[in-house]
Amino acid sequence: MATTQTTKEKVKQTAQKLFRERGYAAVGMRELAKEVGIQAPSLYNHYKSKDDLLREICFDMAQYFFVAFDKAVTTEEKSPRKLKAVIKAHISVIATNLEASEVFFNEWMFLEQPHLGKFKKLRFEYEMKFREIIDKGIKKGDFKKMNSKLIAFAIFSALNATYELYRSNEKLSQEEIAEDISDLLLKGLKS
Amino acid sequence: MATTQTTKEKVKQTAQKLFRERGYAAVGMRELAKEVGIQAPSLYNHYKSKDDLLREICFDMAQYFFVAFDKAVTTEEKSPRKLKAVIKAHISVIATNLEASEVFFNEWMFLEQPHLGKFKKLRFEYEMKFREIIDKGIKKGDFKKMNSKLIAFAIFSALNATYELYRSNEKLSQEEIAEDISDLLLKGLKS
DNA sequence: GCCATAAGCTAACGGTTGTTAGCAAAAGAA
DNA sequence: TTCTTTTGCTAACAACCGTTAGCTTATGGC
Repeated sequence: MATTQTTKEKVKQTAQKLFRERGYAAVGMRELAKEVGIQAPSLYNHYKSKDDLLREICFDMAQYFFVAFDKAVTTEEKSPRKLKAVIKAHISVIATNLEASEVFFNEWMFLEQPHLGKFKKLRFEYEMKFREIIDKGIKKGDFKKMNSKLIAFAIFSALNATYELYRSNEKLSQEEIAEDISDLLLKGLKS
Repeated sequence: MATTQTTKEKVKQTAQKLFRERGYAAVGMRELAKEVGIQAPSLYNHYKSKDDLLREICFDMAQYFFVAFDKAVTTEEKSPRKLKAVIKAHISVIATNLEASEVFFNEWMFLEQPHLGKFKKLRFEYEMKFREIIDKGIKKGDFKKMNSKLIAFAIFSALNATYELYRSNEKLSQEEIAEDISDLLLKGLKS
């Protein structure tokens, strides 16, 4: 990076890395501090608490997802293309925030109240935005008549695990992943 | 339950419940013991360590998946039906071991060596069994020519998240879930 | 130069962690 | 019965937890 990094940024980035690698509960403040290159109490000059750190990571990610979705949803009209657009947007957010994404997906449960409740609400709203596209597509006849909750859920599962793909040996481009997964979901595996 | 439960069984079951609810690292031995109704040191009459408990939960589940797969894979011949059969088997294992499944999927990373390595190897082997069915299906022309690694991965993601469905409000039967998900994956969403 | 703020440090707090030692009671086998 | 094994208990250890207090040093604005 050409841009120099503030200590606060370094703390956040290091926390993302460690929380992802070993889980929020298993990472201590002293360990985090050591990785950053400062002493543990100095962390509190930048974040109020360990939970505060997790909160920032998770809610920043939530915002990225919402912004990307809203931007994508307006670009297309027909249901299949619209769905493909938001799938691409979703995958793109994951790809550009790989470590934070994993924290977002796997460690949010360690958020304390009231942030935990707020987070769940946001997540539900986001899922409903996806589901709405599917429901409208079914109503318009663009999609088969299926249990939309179940389908939306399956799509989500596939998308939210894409971060694992980026970590695998084979180098797959973001385009390739988005293209193949939306193809699979729209047209199916059968020839 | 009509069958009386040994203390060891109760420890395991309670551990599954707590590990799932709050994560392996966040659950203490004293808390686990309290839930079981004994003192913390008494746990060590049944399990050598906290890791030992996690190990048993994870490796038992691994075995269930392997057994169910091998049983299912022989029942069908044609690729799409074979894939559907193993999908059903996989979902069935999850459905009958709901809490242990979540621990299996989300907490395995806390296994210590050498069990962690062994676990990863088992998981990879299992994924390859799935992928093999897909590859053969592609070769025989039953499936579209697609990036099989990516596809196998997407299928897995959808399957492995089904435990969330059972926890949702709407009551969905195992049959319904297996049927709809394999339909989606085989035929796609598009009408 | 002066002052305020930011950002680091050491020492230490009360509490919790997984685990062991050592002992007692219960259960089962002979 | 007597012996062994199992299963429980209390007490405790060393290590670690997130966090605070209080102090020093560097930084940036005026």
